[in-house]
Amino acid sequence: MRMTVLHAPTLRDAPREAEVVSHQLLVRAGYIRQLAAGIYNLLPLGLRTVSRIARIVREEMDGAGAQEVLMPAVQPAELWQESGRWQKYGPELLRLKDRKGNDFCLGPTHEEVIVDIVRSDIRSYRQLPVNLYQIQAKFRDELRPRAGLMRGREFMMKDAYSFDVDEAGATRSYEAMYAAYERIFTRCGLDFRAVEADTGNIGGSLSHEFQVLAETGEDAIVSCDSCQYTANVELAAIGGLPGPWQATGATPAPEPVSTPGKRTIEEVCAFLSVPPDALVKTLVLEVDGSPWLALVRGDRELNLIKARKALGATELALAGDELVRSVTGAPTGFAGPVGLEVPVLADPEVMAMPAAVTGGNAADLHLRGVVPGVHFAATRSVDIRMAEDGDRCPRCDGHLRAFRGIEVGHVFYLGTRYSEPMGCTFLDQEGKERPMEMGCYGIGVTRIMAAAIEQNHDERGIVWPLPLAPFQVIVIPLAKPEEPIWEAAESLYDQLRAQGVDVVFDDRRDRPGAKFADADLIGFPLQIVMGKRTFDAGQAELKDRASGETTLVALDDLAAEVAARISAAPQ
RNA sequence: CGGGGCGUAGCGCAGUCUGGUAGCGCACUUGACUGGGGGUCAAGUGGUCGCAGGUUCAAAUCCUGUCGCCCCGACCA
Repeated sequence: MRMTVLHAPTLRDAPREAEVVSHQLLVRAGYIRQLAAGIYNLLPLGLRTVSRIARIVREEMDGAGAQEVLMPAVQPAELWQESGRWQKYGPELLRLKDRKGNDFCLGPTHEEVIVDIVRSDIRSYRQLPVNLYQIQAKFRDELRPRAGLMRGREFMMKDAYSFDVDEAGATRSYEAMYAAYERIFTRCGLDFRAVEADTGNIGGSLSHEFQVLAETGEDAIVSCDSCQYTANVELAAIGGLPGPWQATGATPAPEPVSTPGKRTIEEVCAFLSVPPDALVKTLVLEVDGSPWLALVRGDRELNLIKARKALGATELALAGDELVRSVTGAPTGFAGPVGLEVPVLADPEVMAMPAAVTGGNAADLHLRGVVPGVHFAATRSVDIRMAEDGDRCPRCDGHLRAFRGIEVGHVFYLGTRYSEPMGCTFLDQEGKERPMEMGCYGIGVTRIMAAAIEQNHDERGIVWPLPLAPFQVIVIPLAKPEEPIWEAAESLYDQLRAQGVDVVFDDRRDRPGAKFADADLIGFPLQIVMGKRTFDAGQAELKDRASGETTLVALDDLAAEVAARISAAPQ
């Protein structure tokens, strides 16, 4: 491809709305352009990169025994009503009507459609297992799309669905996908972790997210520094939980203290000159319609997902101001567990406190010297706080380290969540009808492109892992078209193309600086510069974008050297 | 959905408070010089100032409405 032909509109300045580095660089380097909030055009460079990722995904999926299909983006409401998700999914599901007034939606995922495919034609255990996947645009009407391709509304996703006769088979399918995912992300040159994840309201027992480690990631994850335990903080358990404090001797009644207008932990701490870990944070929860108190130490954060699991609840949310007032008799900011007839869910750390400051359940009032277990009792005492850097590992004696990650893949063991209500069944060896055991496996293909940049860039631009680069090589002649240098560069370009190398020839009449700047911005992994300095000695410069190292190579050896570098890189 | 911000040339911005010829940098076009990290000089092209209504002799600027975009939070996985 000649640079004068390639539609790669580079910009010196990033548009104002681009904040995260991957978004800025993708726009500046001419890979993408925004069409609407969370909706992007992929320009030639962007599409080439996405195609590279898709190729790797296909090879590994096919290798793991999955078969590619392509399902429609527009799906009829009936299927979603069968699974119950037409009601449940909420506004993220973009619904539309056709000219006859029938309801449809733009697929945010394809469980319903795949189940329909499989139940239509698979009847016997002899036809199982089967694993079907597609690479296709998904649409989710996100409340707030953000960060360019990292959280768009329309995006490319690989989604695979496995169907097995029993749990053992489904587990094998799950493990095969897990292994394929590790190969995919490794081949993409990403630094990633597989982490234990929340299964959300999809249910099921097994779920792993594949997280690319990056400061700008949306997800917080913790990883043990001595064993393999890695989990999303949403469900990360905490080890070494303390036992309850055993009060000895007399425990005087709590002392009321006036705290006018001091609602937050910081305000109360400053006012009473006590550290945050001497406070109990009391949160009013609405749990399946009834109120609960949740207690964590003042320096900790409540984990709503852990609280929901601890109580086996379906719906659990922080109470609104009104409910807080009716439960505690005080405005928000002054809630406490003492003297209330509401069930209490307390973190073990709270019950281990010898004395604490709590809210006084009256405006401008707190209590000092509250002894957990004496002045109030816990209905349940379980780990409900958010894991933090430095916490003990739940599996060993190690400690948890905090990271941020970008979720690029997710594997779920679904069970019969969809097959059962939608009648996706087969006849087993005894002739008995049974629902299939399902798994689903997603990869954010366009998100990988963004995540790879978050992880691989410098002040000049993108530093692609070679397998993802839209082009592997750029040939930059520093000369005029009629000069011998130009001709030599052009013939090298032809030679590389003939070798099957994806190469760009920078035939623009620009100054060297502009060419170098664009080459680095776009992120060509290998850059060949042919100029007067080296040409007379029969050499050219071969620059490695990632390391910045430049080596002099004899003109005759260039094509072979490039081929060697490409085949040396992981494919 | 709550809070904040922004819509002026392809991109980045000034001008808006205090109404009076729509500007700057980059990019783009032409020419000359130049030629190893975004060059210099000269001459140019390009804008219904997001949209609609109102006030006014006069609106980018004031008023009302509306649409779009971004950020934080909540939400979602």
